[in-house]
Amino acid sequence: MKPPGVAGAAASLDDAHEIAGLLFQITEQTRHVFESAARRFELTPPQARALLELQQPVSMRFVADRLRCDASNVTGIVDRLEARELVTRESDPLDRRIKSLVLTPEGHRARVALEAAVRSSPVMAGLSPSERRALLRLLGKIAGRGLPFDNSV
Amino acid sequence: MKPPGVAGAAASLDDAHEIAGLLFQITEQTRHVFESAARRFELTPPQARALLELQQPVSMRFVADRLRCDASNVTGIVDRLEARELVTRESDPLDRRIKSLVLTPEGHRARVALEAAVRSSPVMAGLSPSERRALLRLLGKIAGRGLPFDNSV
DNA sequence: TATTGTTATACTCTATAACTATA
DNA sequence: TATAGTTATAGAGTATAACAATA
Repeated sequence: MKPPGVAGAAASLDDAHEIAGLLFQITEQTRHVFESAARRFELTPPQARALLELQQPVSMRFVADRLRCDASNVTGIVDRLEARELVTRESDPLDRRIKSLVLTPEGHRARVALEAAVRSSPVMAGLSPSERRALLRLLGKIAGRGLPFDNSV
Repeated sequence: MKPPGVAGAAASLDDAHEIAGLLFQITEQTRHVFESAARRFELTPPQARALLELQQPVSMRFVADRLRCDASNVTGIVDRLEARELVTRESDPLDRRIKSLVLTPEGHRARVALEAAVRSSPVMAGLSPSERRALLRLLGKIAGRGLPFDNSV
């Protein structure tokens, strides 16, 4: 009933595969950290992700794109954030189809605290300063560019 | 928890902050890759995560612990995997409370293919071989140890 | 008494389709 | 016609509580 070593059989894989496995593992850790942080603010993960997008006022459509979900889902998610008075819907005077999502003062405080909690994940504790700089440089090379993937479907 | 050196402490903390942000960003990418891979096998993410745990026969309880969810949820998730004939529930002769989850031949094929798809994430394309080895070493240091977090609640 | 797994319940997330009001 | 947002619907994930069978 006990699983084998995590990285035990990885020696036969090439570096790219092994890195992918480690990233997946770290992703699981980070996901758990995020869910825990959201729960401390009594938010579900999608609600927390939406809140983090509201540094400036944005449209429902924008949030749906960022959360990679159908626009109809955002209606319910924002309904709940609005019921908790973290967010308000305001009409856009330039295009009356658009509803601009604006943080309340309480929503702003929650967003800042949530972001701090997410970013303070201690996943990289145990690295020396020079190792951190090296990691920073390497992560910077693989982050921030669009996924070379078919995102349709 | 306190960083050792005094001189480079501030820069090191900034690095930690920035690394946390990059890891979060890469996590989003990896999560999307995983969801896409699961969808290609017509699995939901929890179903795919459960399937990946079944390299050897394990109990419902084990899967619940790995998925970090209540045991009652696993009933439904395994119900659907069983309905698709990817998994069977078998009684454990040593402890008749336990149901051992065993992959069918089709389930085994799906698990292997899913794992290959997950591990072939091209997130690290663009790194040189020496950069990959460096990244591999650094990720290895931060992965694979339990989270220094309070997982309760 | 404690543990394994199930059922019942309620809430949330998700996609699809159909709808409105704007553009 | 196309876009922003909503509603209705259905399937799936999730936690809690209560329960039966077993240890």
